[in-house]
Amino acid sequence: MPRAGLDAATIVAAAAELADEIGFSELTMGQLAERLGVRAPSLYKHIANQDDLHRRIAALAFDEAGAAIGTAIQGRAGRDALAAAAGALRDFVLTHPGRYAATLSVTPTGPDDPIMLAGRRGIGPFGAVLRGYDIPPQDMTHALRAVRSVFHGFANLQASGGFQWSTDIGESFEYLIDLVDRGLRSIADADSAAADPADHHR
Amino acid sequence: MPRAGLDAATIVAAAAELADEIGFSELTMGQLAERLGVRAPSLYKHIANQDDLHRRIAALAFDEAGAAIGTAIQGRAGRDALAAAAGALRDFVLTHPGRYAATLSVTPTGPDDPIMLAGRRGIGPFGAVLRGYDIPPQDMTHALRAVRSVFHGFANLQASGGFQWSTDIGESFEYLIDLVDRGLRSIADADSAAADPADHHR
DNA sequence: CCCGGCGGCTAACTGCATTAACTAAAAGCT
DNA sequence: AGCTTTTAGTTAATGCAGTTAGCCGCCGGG
Repeated sequence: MPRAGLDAATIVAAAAELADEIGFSELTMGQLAERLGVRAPSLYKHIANQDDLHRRIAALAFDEAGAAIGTAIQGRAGRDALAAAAGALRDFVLTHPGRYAATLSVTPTGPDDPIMLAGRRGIGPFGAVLRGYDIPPQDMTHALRAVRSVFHGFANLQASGGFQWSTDIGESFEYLIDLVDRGLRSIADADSAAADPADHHR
Repeated sequence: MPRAGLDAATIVAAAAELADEIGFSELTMGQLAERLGVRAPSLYKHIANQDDLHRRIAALAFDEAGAAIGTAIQGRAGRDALAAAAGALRDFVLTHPGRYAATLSVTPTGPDDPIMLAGRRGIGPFGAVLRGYDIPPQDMTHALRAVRSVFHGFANLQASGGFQWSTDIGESFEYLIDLVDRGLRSIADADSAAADPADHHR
């Protein structure tokens, strides 16, 4: 029996690829082993169990998505950056549905869960995007959560085939970006309008 | 063996309840049967298989969520209606996590899938909310998709424990509503500003 | 050259969905 | 009422997926 030279990273990579092809929920230890030219029990020498595998796929997906978004917003700001980030996330979800599904399936066990850290890295770029808007520091968390919700929701619905009518999805995406961009600007304007008059009273 | 008087509707109701308690992914035919005081194979006299069960739970959830949102927006309009609808959805997700997860798990088979119809009924109320904003008809679909994405995303992230920092989630929710409200108004304003001057040229 | 550990294997167990074949309660017909 | 037909439930059995246990050969270090 020739050594297969396996290793946790290669297993996770193969699993992610397979999940993208056949769907995350159809991902089975047997199929994964087969693809790696090995028997199923051998996988347990490198990963604890299926749940562990799922978590690792999710962590990988967070890192990859974060990297993709990060490069997409290079040299952009404001609405441009927002559109680029959202587009990158959308592309990621469309080209890697299995990995994306993995990120949805995991429930972090605690605040120091590696998944959490990877997730945080994944969202980092969105924080950079928001820095291009005039957002008061105390609202930053809310804004970040909002942006995250928005694109997460869109990607999610699209990935799960939730859009039924034939109206162009790309147009809807542009509309959504416009909505968020305008919303962020409007809030920023309202805040500065509320702050400026107070200055005049000094 | 006394007849248990089962029936698809009671089975689905019990399954939804059980899913809310133990989690959708932990829902098993055996446990469901046990709760109903019956053996597992008996369930197959009323439902085709587990996938069928999942779809029915999802359909039930769509209907219930739609009804809850519908009553929540009674007599409200504009930002009020938006907040009420979003709050109702959020409450539903928090009180019925199992049912909500069911809606995420199903992939509609076609445009005439009963799931699709239930889903359409479920989002109906959001259409009513949008009617309170000045949205040009050709943008209605986009706006509906956007609103759906936004609150779907927020509910989803909250349900899966995606929010890590301790900043108040209710506040983030208010912020999100504000963002969407302002975004919708801003787009409507821009559209009427673009349309009105054209009128003056007549 | 030997040997210890590591990585992979086979065999076996478990839990779950599902099917087949059977039985008895209910509902209808005469 | 008695007979029949349907049907909701039963037990038994199948198959598959995840996982564990225990074996054994390959490889690197003394």
